Amino acid sequence: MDNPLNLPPGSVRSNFGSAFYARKPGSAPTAASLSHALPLWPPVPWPTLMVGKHHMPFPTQPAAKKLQVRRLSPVLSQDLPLLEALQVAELPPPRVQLRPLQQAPPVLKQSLPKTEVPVVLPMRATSVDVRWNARYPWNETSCESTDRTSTRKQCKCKNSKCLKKYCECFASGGYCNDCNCKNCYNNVGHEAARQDAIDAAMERNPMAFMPKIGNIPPHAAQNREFKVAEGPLVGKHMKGCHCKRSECLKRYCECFRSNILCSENCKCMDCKNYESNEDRKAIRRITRHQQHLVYAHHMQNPAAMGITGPYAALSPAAEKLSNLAVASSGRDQLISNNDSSQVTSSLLTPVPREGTKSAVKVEPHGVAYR
DNA sequence: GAGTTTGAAACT
DNA sequence: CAGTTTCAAACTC
Repeated sequence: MDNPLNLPPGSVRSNFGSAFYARKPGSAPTAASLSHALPLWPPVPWPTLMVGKHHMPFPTQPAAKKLQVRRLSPVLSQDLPLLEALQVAELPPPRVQLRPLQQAPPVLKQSLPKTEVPVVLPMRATSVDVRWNARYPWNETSCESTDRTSTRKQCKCKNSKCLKKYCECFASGGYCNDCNCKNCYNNVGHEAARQDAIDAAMERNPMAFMPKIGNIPPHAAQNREFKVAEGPLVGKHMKGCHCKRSECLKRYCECFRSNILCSENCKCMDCKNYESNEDRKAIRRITRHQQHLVYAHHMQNPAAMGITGPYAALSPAAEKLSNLAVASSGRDQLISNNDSSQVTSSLLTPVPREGTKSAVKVEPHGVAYR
């Protein structure tokens, strides 16, 4: 844990990117040579550099312990200052062994809270690393589940053969395993078809298998434009959501689902998923309250703990609540834990279908980005 | 459990 | 790039 950024050369786990280029005779040598020359090639979309809309001063020193990103490339070193990354709470030790993607060591999944704020590690942009899946809730959806306490889901795909990003297993870089899908090709037995699908997805979008959630750049906390993301909800959706009807307060919204605020990347309408919004606070409040209820219930049913996970003994209703709580859990400490009484029924009812809401785009982040 | 709603992904 | 269709998860009843 001393230097999690000092990854060994073999640490890049398989690896849609390599396969992608490997199957393109023309590009493979280029990719290889570039990879050799530029350990960071293709350039990782470092969130610091992607905030094109808002020019910000260069980083000032965060108070927290910092990690230095070593200059590995003489080319990069000419152009970039020594970069600093946010502190990593609990990164696993560097890997020294390649494994199939779906066989992530259970310890990775167990030791990393789903809402942990990730550090953007230097890596090949086209590789899919299980570490992303372990640290990014959005990517942690593979059906593969060696960890019985995992909240991972089993997909139910019917028409996509689990070979498109509609399938969460495929989208997360994992294989289907014990899913409820039909006509599934996302398994070892259909490796060729799977690889073709990966190629196709990456052809459409080279970033297709990169994590959707990036962290706020280190200097962001110094900038008023990012004040909205202060506190527990750190990180932002790299592409941004495009919600129209959910007000970004339901799990349809990728940002809400990942327990992050909508950002300037989003193109959502009537967004309420910003820091100061009362509805968002209320929802977070109730979900935390539910979390406590679930915990209390859980403590009364300890026998269930070791069987199929922490919520195994819950009633369907409680389980539903627990899912909500899990989805909205994390470190939203700004919200009171003991007051769910203010939640209005309107928060739990669907968004009106037509005409009741303005179609005007509302800045999701209040005044912060103006 | 069936039906509806939603928004990402895919397609045109 | 915009509009449309497809898809599967989220949600409601």
